[in-house]
Amino acid sequence: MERMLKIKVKGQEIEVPEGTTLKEIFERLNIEGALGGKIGDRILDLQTPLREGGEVKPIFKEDPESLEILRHSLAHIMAQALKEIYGTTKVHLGVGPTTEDGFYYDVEVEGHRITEEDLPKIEEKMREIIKRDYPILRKELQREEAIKLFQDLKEKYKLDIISRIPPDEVISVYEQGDFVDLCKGPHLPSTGKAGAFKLTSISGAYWMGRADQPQLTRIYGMAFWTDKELRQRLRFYEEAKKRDHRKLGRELEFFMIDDTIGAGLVIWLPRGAIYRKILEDYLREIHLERGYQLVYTPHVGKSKLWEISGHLECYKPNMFPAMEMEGEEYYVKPMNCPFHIAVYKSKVRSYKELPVKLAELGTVYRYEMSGVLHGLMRVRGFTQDDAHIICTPEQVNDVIRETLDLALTVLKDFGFDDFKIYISTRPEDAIGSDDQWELSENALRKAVEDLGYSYEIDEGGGAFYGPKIDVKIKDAIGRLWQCSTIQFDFNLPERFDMTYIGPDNQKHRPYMIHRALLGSIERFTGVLLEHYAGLLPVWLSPTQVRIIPIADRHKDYAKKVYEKLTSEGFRVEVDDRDERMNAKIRDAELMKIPYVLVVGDREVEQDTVSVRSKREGNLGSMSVEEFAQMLKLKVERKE
RNA sequence: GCUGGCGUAGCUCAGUCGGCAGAGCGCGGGAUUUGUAAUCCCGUGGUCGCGGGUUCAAGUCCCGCCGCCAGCUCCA
Repeated sequence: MERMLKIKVKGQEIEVPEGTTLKEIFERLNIEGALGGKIGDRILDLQTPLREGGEVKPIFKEDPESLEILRHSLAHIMAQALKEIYGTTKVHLGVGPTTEDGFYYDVEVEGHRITEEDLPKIEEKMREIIKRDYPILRKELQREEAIKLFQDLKEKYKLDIISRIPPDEVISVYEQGDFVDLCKGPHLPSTGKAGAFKLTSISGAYWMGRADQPQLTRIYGMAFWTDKELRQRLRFYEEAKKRDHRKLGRELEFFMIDDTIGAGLVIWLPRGAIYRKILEDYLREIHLERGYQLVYTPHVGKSKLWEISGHLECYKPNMFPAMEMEGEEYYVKPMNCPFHIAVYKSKVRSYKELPVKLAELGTVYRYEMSGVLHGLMRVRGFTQDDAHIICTPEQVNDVIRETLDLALTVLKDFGFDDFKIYISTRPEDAIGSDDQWELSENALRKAVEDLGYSYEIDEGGGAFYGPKIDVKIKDAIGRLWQCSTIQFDFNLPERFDMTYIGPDNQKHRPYMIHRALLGSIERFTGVLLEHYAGLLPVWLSPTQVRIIPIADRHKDYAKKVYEKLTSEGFRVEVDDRDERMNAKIRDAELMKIPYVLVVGDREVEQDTVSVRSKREGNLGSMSVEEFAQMLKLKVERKE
């Protein structure tokens, strides 16, 4: 007897035999224009036979999920185009999934190296295939049939995939014209339904993402339903390019990276250094306010230290190699923890002084493969706003809440208020007791809930030594950046035999929490520059005010204004070059200086300044006092 | 590290078929004294990433290396 499935669509409930497709169901219910449907979190196209019942949400073009279907099909259309151009059995297909704004396909083309120059040709062929409007047909095959089919097509990678498909799972292929591909779907009903696309780039990608496997050519495409959306996305990339912190960093004279000094090693130029000083002063201040103690620790430590900490066992590939001196090996620190632990252990600790919160802007060095280095975002030497909190089990809840609160406060002060919070829980091969994990994971959850934020759980995504919270911030153009991390560590307190004396006069093992708020100062600076497109809030600007005397005779007055503002603690410059006012204004604009004060005959006579704001344009004349007052307010409010 | 692309003045870039290395900005000097995004003139600036090869002749063609960029992998 046929099994019946209960299906619920838009409030209507019907029963259909197993194997019915969404196409049949939508027809029966008079739902028109749907491209597929969502059951649970699976997106199905119209022709996939249903195996399970449940609530079906029809997917129309307007739904974001429909792009998934479009992009899948475009990946196939690209694969077909490649086969038509280079020969059916010469092109070996890898995987062709969808991405955030399009799709890619990993391919190997025998006897031809695909370059960017081939892309227009491939695009053209794709348009042709779309025009031919082939129906896209789903077929389910027996394993043997499938193997035979892909053997004939010389699809070695597809055969590899088939060998990984569990025996009880259906093997499906999609056909369009004479092209056939192993695929779960979902797909459009026909190639003619495809929308706007553009092939964007090529890169290498290992089969199965493993370096010991052959490397295929990955061809990226971007795809949307309409040209307008596609163009919008392309504009987004242009915008991102304009905001590139490497470009801004050079233009604004913030930093440089020099071959002769070393890849991934950042030189902070004077303008960047003054910004960094402001940022560091702010960080130290807020840490002191929140009960942290500041420490300074060395940049290197003997190998014994890293043996105890376990870094030489687990982290060595990421460490700079050892230096030898007086028969001892030293390592440059990749992390600050062992040093902070030494501070903790410098005296016997009573429960009465916990939690101990040790903070340091600690500069660490990590070996990163040359290919991953990227401006300030990914470097080999960087400074963390690092701290370690050592507390009793009873204090864990409060400590986590206050730490998360501090993290979010700091991020908000820099102008970020859109967060995504992730909690990572116990993985398979974890150390520590069930009690420890439970207490800690609950504390993390509770802290986020108490502060009124939502979060996602990365089940099993924690480190072996403890669960963690990660905070990602959303920047001005919607990109997410990981910054804060709050991480339990059940490992190091054991390894270093950290203790405190409890009320029972016995030694107890404390909880230890690593945390960084901005993460790395270098990386955060990169994010900040891109977020603000170089125009930092006034409190962080290297130069807050530039005074422009119109002619030589106004220089003395400019100097007077300069001294007045400087004495009030502002960062001011006078542009006394022998240049025209317009040129000076232009240069100030290009350096993204927030306030320009023009002084000429009128200002000298009336004892005023003419204020031009980078953000708001010409604000007209006001007295120096008025201007200073306004500026002071902006700095205080961190605008 | 791997795949692909790219390396020409401090910066942005042009350089044809192998035939005398260029422009703008910057920098130096001079003139100009200016009202909200580029004043004019003169000058300066190069081991064409590095090393080999082919050639009468290489920025240009070939090989190796280095660096950068986009990805893969990894991550703050």
